[in-house]
Amino acid sequence: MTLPNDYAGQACSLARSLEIIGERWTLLIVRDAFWGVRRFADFIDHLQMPRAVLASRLKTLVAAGVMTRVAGERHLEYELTDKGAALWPVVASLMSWGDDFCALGGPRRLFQHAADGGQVDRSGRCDTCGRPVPAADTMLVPGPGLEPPADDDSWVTTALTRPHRLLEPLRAADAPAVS
Amino acid sequence: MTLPNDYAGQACSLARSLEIIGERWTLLIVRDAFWGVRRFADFIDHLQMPRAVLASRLKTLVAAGVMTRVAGERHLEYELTDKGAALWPVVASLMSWGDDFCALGGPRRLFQHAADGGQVDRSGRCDTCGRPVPAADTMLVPGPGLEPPADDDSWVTTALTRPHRLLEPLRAADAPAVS
DNA sequence: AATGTTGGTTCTGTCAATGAACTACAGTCT
DNA sequence: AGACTGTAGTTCATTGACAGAACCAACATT
Repeated sequence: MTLPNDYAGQACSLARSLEIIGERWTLLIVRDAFWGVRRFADFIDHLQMPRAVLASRLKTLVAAGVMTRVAGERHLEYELTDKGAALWPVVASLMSWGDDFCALGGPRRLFQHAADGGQVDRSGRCDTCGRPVPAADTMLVPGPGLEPPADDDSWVTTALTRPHRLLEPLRAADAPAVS
Repeated sequence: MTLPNDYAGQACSLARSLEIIGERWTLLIVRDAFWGVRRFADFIDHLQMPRAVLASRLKTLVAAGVMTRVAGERHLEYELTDKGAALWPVVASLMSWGDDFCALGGPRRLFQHAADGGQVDRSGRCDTCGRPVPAADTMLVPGPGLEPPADDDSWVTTALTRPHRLLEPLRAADAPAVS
């Protein structure tokens, strides 16, 4: 969304949710945060969005309690709060819809239950143990539609061609060496 | 979202989904369509959005195959396609998040499984029969947070204070008479 | 013929997004 | 000390979407 990011007169929970995460770029930032991206510069590298907009969106997300700004060892980090992590079903259902109706080569990402390796189905449950799988117990693994990384991809893109646990910080060392 | 409604360079299914339904107002239009709103004028009445924007969004949604434009008896109707109805988990999970983190008086809407009257839980399953409940089998019922209709509410708002099956056309006759 | 309903389009002012350039500050190298 | 690099932004001009009101065309009713 854009411009006035409020929906005056809409008392619906959906409208209130959209006032927080409905602006352009916001949900992609949240997705990247699930993927393990935490630093300002890495969001910029991976999303290729204007820096001013990222700064503005991070402020909004922090003010809304979706993310927090924490000092890392040698740099700033943004991470999801519990409120932010609770957005996982939203992100997952949107990706699932996109996979079902907009993907050409099959899903680019698949989700597995870290505990038993079962596939996470459309409703967020593990097909092995049958239980709902929270984001923190989910492994992100490459799917059939994921193209191999190109030379000009960011290190984040490259690192994400390997299995990775959601919400765990991604590190540059996770990226396979360029051959 | 806004401005360029594409996310160049983002191949992710989430980004492609957002290119279709991520623009401002779009998801509220889709929500209203689940509620049973079908006519141009009724979307305007209920959403209080600019007519030009509604016209533009409906065009985008029809072009994307999310809604179709059909001739009703004496007027045009817009209704969700199967692709559009598949967005139900997205709408439901966003409302659920809003209810959990942004609602003050509890949820304004609750969902029941039409077949057995069971409550639909956070992951979209009926707590009585345990099965996932598609939108078409869902009854929308007023929740504790729903305020009584005011005199200046649209008839749609008033009609939605009564239980209603999702995707079924709302009719003006569904609105309780003003006392 | 005049009026109302439906489903839009057109117009103008405002304000957000884009993309490039610039800044502030810390730490490191020479 | 001074130069260089990395990090996390801010500032600025341009572009273009949104808001809100007015206008319009087709059709039905009075």
